[in-house]
Amino acid sequence: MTTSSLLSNLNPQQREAITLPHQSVLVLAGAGSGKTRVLTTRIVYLIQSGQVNPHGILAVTFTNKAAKEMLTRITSMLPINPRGMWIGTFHGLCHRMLRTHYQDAGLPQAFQILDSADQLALIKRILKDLSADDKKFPPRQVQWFINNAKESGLRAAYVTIDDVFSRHMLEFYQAYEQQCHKEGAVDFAELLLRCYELLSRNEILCQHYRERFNHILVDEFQDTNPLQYKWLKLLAGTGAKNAAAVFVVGDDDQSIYAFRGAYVGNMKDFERDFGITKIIKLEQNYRSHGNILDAANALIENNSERLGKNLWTAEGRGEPLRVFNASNDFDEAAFIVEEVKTLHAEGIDLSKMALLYRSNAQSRVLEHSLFNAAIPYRVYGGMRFFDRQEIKHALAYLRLIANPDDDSALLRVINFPARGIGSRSLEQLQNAAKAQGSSLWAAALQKCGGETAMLQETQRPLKGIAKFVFLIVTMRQNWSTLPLPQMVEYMLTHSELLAHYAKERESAERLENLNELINAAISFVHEAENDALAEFLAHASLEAGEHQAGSGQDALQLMTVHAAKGLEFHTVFLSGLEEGLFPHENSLNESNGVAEERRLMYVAMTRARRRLYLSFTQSRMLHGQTRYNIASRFLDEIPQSCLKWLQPSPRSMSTPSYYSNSTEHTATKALRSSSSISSRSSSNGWRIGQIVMHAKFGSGVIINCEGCGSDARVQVNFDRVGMKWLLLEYAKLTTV
DNA sequence: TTCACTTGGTCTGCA
DNA sequence: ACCAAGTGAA
Repeated sequence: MTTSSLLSNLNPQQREAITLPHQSVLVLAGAGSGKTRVLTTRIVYLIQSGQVNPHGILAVTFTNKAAKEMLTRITSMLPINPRGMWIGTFHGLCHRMLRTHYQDAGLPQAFQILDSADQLALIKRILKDLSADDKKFPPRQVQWFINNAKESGLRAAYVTIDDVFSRHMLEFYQAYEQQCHKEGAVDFAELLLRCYELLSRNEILCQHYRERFNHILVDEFQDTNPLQYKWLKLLAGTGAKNAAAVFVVGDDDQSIYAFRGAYVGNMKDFERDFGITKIIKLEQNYRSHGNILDAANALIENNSERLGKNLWTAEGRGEPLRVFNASNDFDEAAFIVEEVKTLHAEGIDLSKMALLYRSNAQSRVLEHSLFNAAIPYRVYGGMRFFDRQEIKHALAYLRLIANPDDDSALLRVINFPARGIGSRSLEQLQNAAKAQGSSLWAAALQKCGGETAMLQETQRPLKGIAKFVFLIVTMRQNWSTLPLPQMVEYMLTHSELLAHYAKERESAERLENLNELINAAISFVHEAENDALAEFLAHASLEAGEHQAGSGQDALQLMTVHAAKGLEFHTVFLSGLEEGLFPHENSLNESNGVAEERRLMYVAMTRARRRLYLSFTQSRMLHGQTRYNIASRFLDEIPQSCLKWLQPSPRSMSTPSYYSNSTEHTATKALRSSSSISSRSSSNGWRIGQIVMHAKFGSGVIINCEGCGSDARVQVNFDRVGMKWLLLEYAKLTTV
């Protein structure tokens, strides 16, 4: 590809960003402004114009999906060996450095990566060990404290204590660090912190990488945390004469990861620390039609403290956004199914349609309806392949082969499948290990008279701990001779995991998954270069998402709004637009929580190219009970002129009617006026869920609101007389 | 002492 | 619905 064809069809701002000389720059790129294209084209341009060879490129993304996408695009434009470039996630790149320099980083060669579930389990064990009250110190909160400290670059020794509570937290942090060290375990934040410390301590190593990486490119910069930023700064060598050119692309309106430590302030810091003189704004949107864009722009206007950016499109207004008020979650799903069917019949591929939701729990009902309607679909995220319990068990065995001192792995499978080791035996084992300061494995081995004795063991069948120790010892022995896939198969058979799931009812899927693990190992071996097992385990922790069957088929895309970032679809269904769900109730207590939810909503809306559906329900099963919801405040923030209300039946609340008539919804049955929208919420002072008192009927709970002005009425479930619809003008309700 | 079964509390988002 | 703790039987 020639340079001129490379740069054709670009707008002036895009071209400027791509062809910028060796200097650091901040690119403010709105949704759908061709950000990924700019990033990849810049890399190709730099290589093609001879300014850098592939070795000198370091590109950081947030998801493996994005990294893969970038790599594919680059190799399609440029016939080069992609291995030379370092393209990956922060975690992936740090992991790569740590594996290469494990000794300098003070890690054992077989160090294992803890995902957040592993981390939480370890924290629970430690809290129990310290006999901490888990009511006073919820494990989740301890986990948050530790990760937060690490993501700010703070080791336990540097954490400041200002009260009794944080002194306890610090104590847990220290115990946790110690245990991780003993087990050779590294959590996600630790990957970054370790790597940062490695580079800042080791001048020679740091210089080596600085010499090498001439150009550093960062995608989704608004979602970096303080530690990642420090890491970038260190690697780039700001101020040094061989400093790298750092090209960061970000959009403050799409910052949706504050909950895991992301700090938007990095964008301002970047301007200051890297002496940025040039900010390039990409404001032309090539993705969405006008109505979608106007709606999203109007919504995000409600946030203050924005860097400021105005997205526009050269396309026409397109269709209005379609809003649907379902009576319940089944109704909502049925509506979506009908619309998907219609659109599919009109010739739109299922894979070009996405069904988005705020939280994973919502996918269940949706999946159920799609399944019954025989619509192929694919769920991203949620319960991922490597998160499933049977896979976790299998991986724990593999981890023990790689590193028997991994107490977490040992505890997971020492009695799974059950082999007669209960809490009593375990307690003894733990005491023995504690007394000699060794790992559980060492204690177990000692109890059985050492490795050699175990191998010569002829007394069968073995029971309890001896059986377990024998199993692991033989597996470790075989590992040196068997290739990875055979080893996985051997492990699955001899651990009796397969036998266990084979005899359990309704576990056909689990067996299938275990067999799929063998396939995963087979396809992985081709990629692994040296230590296949360690790399396979790292892959399982770091790239948990991408392994799923049926990816080739044309299927409707289901995912959370978070997972949808960076993607685009012809049609987007955004479901569950209800107060408490979106914005999520937990966000209301967080500082700037609603603003982040709004950005999330903004991300969701801007995924749509042509058609966007917004749906909400009056009632929904959640946490095993029916909840009555009011429409999301975000709906009120979108101009009515962009919306078209679809309505199946005006009073579906009192007579639940499952949406089934496929002709009815395509035509607008009832166009709701803007005044009736606010009547669903609290404009007249009454809220759903509120407890009220009536002169005649006594006390009750408001479960629905409707109408406005003199028509305004509420549905109340009274303690004594049950459900009543009341006109607010006459019923003199009082608060309790 | 272990294991299978029941029960009660919990549930955002993710590399 | 899913997981941890509790309970009774072998």
